[in-house]
Amino acid sequence: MIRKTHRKSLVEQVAEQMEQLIEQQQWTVGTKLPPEMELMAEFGVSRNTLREAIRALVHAGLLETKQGSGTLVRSASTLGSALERRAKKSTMLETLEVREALEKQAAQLAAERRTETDLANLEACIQSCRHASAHGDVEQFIASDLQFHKNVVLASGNPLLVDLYEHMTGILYAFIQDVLAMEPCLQTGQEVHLELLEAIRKQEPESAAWYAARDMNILKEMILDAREESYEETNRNIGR
Amino acid sequence: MIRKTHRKSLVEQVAEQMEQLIEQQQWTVGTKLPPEMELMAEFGVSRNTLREAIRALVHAGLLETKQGSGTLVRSASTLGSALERRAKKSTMLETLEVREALEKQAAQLAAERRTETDLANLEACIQSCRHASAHGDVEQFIASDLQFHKNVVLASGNPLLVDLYEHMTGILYAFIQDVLAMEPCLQTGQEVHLELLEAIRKQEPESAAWYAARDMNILKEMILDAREESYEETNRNIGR
DNA sequence: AACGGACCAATCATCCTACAACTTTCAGGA
DNA sequence: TCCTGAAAGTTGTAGGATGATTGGTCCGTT
Repeated sequence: MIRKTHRKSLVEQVAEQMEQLIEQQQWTVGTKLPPEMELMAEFGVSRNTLREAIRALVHAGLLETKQGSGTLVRSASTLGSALERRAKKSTMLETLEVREALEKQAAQLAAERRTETDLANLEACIQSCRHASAHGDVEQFIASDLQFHKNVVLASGNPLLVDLYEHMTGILYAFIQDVLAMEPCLQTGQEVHLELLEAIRKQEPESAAWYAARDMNILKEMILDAREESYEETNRNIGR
Repeated sequence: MIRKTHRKSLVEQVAEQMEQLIEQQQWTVGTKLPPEMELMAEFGVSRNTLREAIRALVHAGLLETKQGSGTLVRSASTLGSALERRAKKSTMLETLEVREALEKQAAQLAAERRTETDLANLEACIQSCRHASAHGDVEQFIASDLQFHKNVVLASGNPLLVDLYEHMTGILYAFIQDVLAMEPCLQTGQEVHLELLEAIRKQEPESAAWYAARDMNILKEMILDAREESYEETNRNIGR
């Protein structure tokens, strides 16, 4: 068969190879890449070509370069920075509503497909939440709370949903962290979590979605209460 | 105030400027960019720097270069190609479930916030659907059907949701197109659309979400029925 | 006049060299 | 020991040269 043309440019080929190395964990997050000279030899391309490939991945959020120091892997997925860039142009409420969409769907699917392992993981998170709450360990509480929600989404068995949810949560993390430190959520949130777990255990999708929505609304109200100052701050940060 | 360092490299600055030009529609989709020599002069950077910036945007899906011809604007948003790249690694069912998540949430929000204009638009789409269905105009029917769903999401008043929904729909478009051409959906789909519109008109969020889910499930079943052959084809396309 | 082919100019793709700016390392002196 | 500063390593930017592809022009043939 005759190949009409090299459909892909050299730069794209190199970028693709590097993306695969990252995806396949051969270059894990935090890894420092070999210097440009070595990569040139390894890929058999000139410095310009290699640099254009690297720059493409830097812009996509996969790599990070520091002059004089080197290049390192920043993230294993492109979605993160793309979503981040888009979310910065939106209000926090809009971002929260998208996260709510994902979480409700995830809860519903989790109720349909959850395994015994999923249930055990969720239970463990609730226990951890309760323990942290009783000891007033805010940091541990937040971690366990986030882990609970993540496990719900994981139980949905949809990796794409997991990815999107994780990134949306990451974007909102700074705010969530501040808000979750407040007192009341330590109580009400827990009860809803229990109800949600029960709905998932009993495989009642509608009910699970409802409790997920309930939990999100509690969080949404809290965040919106503290929105004024945080929102200003965000805008300032975005401004420059 | 003292500027510590040039936080951003020249390449990033140029890329950012070009992104703004695209975002602000000064460079609209399809526009041919000036040749590299002119851009070099305009931005005041060397050829390498400019090319690295261009390459970053090409990789992000915003630009497209053709040797010997020139560079043109391919898309106004980065999200599209990032989502596309991620979705290609997932099954169609997973993608459908994400789209379902967005659509249900959109229907719910639309029921809360819809304006009279939104209702009029939705009504017009349904009329158009009915007309096309009566005349057996499949192409027109599909267009109107997609437009109806898009208007539902638009009525949610959440631009981020709209963007994500649009891109997910775009990814699924090829399949949707094939499936919608089937007979039965011309009937059942219409009824559900009417019910959904009524729920939105009466501002009943839960009901609206339910009908949106119902509509998605009809589509989902149809697609999954025709999945075997389409799925194989997809894998072949993805393969190379 | 219409068609086809060779030529030519514009444009991007790749490569090369050189130097600047920044970081890290480490040897040498206080 | 601690500090300093020189040197090596690494990425950032610049400029030039050549190859490959495209699109159009012009000319000759039918």
